[in-house]
Amino acid sequence: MEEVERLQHYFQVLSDVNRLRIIKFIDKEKRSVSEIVKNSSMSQPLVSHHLKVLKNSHLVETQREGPFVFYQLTNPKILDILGLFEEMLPKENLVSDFSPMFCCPSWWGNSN
Amino acid sequence: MEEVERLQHYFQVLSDVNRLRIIKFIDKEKRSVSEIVKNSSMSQPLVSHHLKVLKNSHLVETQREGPFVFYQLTNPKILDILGLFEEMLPKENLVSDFSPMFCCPSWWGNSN
DNA sequence: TATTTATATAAGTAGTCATTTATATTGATG
DNA sequence: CATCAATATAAATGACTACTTATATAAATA
Repeated sequence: MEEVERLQHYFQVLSDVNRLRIIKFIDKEKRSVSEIVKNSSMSQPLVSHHLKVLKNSHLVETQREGPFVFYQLTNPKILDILGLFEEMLPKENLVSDFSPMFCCPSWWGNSN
Repeated sequence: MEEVERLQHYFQVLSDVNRLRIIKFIDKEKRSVSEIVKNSSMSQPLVSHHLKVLKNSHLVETQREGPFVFYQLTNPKILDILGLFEEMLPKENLVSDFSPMFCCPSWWGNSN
């Protein structure tokens, strides 16, 4: 697998608010699935799904204790990376996602 | 817009090999669309599409010179961020994208 | 002004992924 | 062993987006 594809993969894994929230909630702790569910507005199966995605990418690891499964960050440095991103990425208003919001035709005088 | 949503947005923008390759090709230079097309295996409209996504997120900015439009990185620090990511992210084999590859049922003895 | 080159936009399509709903598995305990 | 609580999986669906093909715009030049 090419380096740029690995990058792409991880960006994709991280490009989901729910997964980001889970990562930030787990933080440096060990959190059971039910804790994560309670903390979030997601259904339990949805949380499990996202945890699986994170685990498949080795961003979290698990530890069973009786009926509970605890998740923790494989490498808490991921939190620093997120922090870096928040700092360094442009803070200008985003043109509505991928499809820009309606605007007049270009000959009206905007800069496109 | 919540901070975590901004994060998500940028991760999504970066979660595409073609866009990553464009960013890395532009590097610290000014590159015309046609240069980028030649350097890649993409069609011209596809390149334009990706450039628009990058521009909408203020990751690149443009400069017209006659018939040419030159794109450059708004902030070359993005290159450092990508470098950091490559270094810091886990290098274990990824379980095939989001859907894990076939494996035996769990009672066969694997660790799920 | 007609033509050519460089770039952007539009519409359509296929594939992917987040989410929901329903069900299965696993471990503990009565 | 039956039941309950915790978690995982499966199937179905809707939304989104990368990509293609076709066309439009914009600048330069004949």
